[in-house]
Amino acid sequence: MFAQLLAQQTGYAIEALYHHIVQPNQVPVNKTKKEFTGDFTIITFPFAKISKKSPELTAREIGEWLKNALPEIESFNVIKGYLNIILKDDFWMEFLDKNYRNHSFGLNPQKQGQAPVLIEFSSPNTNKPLHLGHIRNNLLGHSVAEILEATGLPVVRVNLVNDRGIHVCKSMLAWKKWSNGETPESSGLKGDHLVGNYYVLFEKKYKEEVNQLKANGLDEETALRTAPLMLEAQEMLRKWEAGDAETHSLWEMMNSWVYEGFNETYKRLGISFDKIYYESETYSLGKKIVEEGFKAGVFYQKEDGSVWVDLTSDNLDHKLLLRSDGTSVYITQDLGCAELRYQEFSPQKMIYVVGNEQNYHFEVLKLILQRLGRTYADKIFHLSYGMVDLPEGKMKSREGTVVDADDLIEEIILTAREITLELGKATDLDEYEAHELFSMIGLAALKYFILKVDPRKNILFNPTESIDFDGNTGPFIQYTHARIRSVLRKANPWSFTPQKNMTFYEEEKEILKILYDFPSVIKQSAKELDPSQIANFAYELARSYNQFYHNLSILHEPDEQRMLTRLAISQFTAQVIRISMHLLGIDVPERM
RNA sequence: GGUCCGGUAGCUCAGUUGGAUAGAGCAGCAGCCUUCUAAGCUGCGGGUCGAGGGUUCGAAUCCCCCCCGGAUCACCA
Repeated sequence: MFAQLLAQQTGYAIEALYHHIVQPNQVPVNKTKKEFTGDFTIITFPFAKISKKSPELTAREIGEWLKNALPEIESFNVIKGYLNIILKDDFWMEFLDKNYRNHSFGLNPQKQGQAPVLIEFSSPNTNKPLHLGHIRNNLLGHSVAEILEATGLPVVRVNLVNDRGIHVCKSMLAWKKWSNGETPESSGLKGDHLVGNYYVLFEKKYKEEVNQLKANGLDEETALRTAPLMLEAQEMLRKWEAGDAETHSLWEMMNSWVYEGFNETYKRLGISFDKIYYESETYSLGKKIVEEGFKAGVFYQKEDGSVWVDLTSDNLDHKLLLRSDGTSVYITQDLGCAELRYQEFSPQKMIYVVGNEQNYHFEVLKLILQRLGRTYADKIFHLSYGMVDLPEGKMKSREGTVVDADDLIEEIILTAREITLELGKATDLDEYEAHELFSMIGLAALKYFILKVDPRKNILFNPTESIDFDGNTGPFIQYTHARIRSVLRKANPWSFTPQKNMTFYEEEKEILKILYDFPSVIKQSAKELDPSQIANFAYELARSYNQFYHNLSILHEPDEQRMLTRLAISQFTAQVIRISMHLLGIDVPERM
């Protein structure tokens, strides 16, 4: 990249001019701000001390030196200590020529012989359908995986399904008691929604019992613990862990309903996995690890039989690893799962895409694995993302304020349909094509809305204001792509040859400068596991293209060479929009 | 209370390792379709970057302290 070259050469300049060694990473090189003339800006304030001259004079001397050293430099100007470098248009012309047909600009081929990066995301529970929080998780995981792959890393996408545990027993118990044998077929309900209904029913009946017990004079804590429904659910979990046949067949049947439902949602979101782990297959390995740690004296047992780890020396608390009745808890199976994946894939890194409400859990997980002497403990990275909040605050499944994933997807596609038809578009499409388009646009609105925000930050989702289709949105970027494709369709067969000494218009050069940045944007967002940087890039690019499109004509440009140059810029832009949106898991249409 | 994360325009968000006069979108107002797609483009208004101190040529960015919001500290997951 030219910025690196500039930094390095500036180092040489300072050495030659002032006899002082400066490392390239000590030289601040930025893109020149729009208000000023130039392509790159070198900040020379830090070197004024070395040169013992004013910042202006230092900048001018370095500028002269660079201009002689680098033939790409056309000229430079100095304002205060800022040295603005202007490159020759031939430099940009060559960049355009080299890349405008490249279908994988910015993408690196997979490097051979590298250990994979394993990324876990989605991780649903089988007691209720997916909601908006899961959507964020799925989109983030998918996009980060794509971005890492774009840098040439082999990636393994895994899903860890929480298919067992007390919460699953709750919906099973409620179904057993009150369903009269209801199935997805008999009710016409999506399987995950049907099971979710029984989970909600359990909570409702349980609450009634607790209230009754409290009315009879029990305190809240005792009531919660001793309500018959809770005791029954716990008994069911014990039976399950003991391998009881009847419990297992009910469990398998209900889970199969849920999986069918989940798969449908994943498909609509365009998400897939290389490997699915089930907690039911990892928890016993977890138990073994706990046993191992107990024997090694890393864990201890209380009188009631429960097993704990003392983390107070690391400023944390005591943490339960096995209940007194011997059943396992969340972290037990996570220990087993980490072990299993490490054995299976020997990854260089294990990324867990999990909400920030579980920061403590992952801190504990890593610590425990370290104490057990597992070297892979340090390969674990918790990609901790913020919550999706509603205007009233956090989504609460028990209070029914959860935004359901399937409902939301359906609504956003309906909105896309309304807007598209209102604009008088898609009239020549058949029913299938039209639906594909509405779906593509609606999902883009939803996905972009979520991914454009820094993963660490909470997102505020206001259902009544819903999601925009104008401005900094997915559909705007899609629209820009469709616009370009339309121009390219109308152009006669063309071929572009780079022109020497052509002067670019500002609008043309601006796009080229943005495109030039794309490879480093991918690199940066991969480093920080942050898709929002790609999203912001795509928006900047689309915005600049629209200005270009508005101010200059392409097909009506009388100068043929200039027209061809603009076609090349257009094709290049469409290509990079497509690639960057793909990294976000968003498709772009040929027309809209 | 301990730990962690956040606070930038009315709202939603950008702001690379400290760099020029802190930027977009939405909402509001005013313009631009006989010309390549108006889901677009242009203009206007809108800011004590939570408060205060420090570090230095320079701080939204780094350090300290306080205020506010959130998460978490379960025999839930």
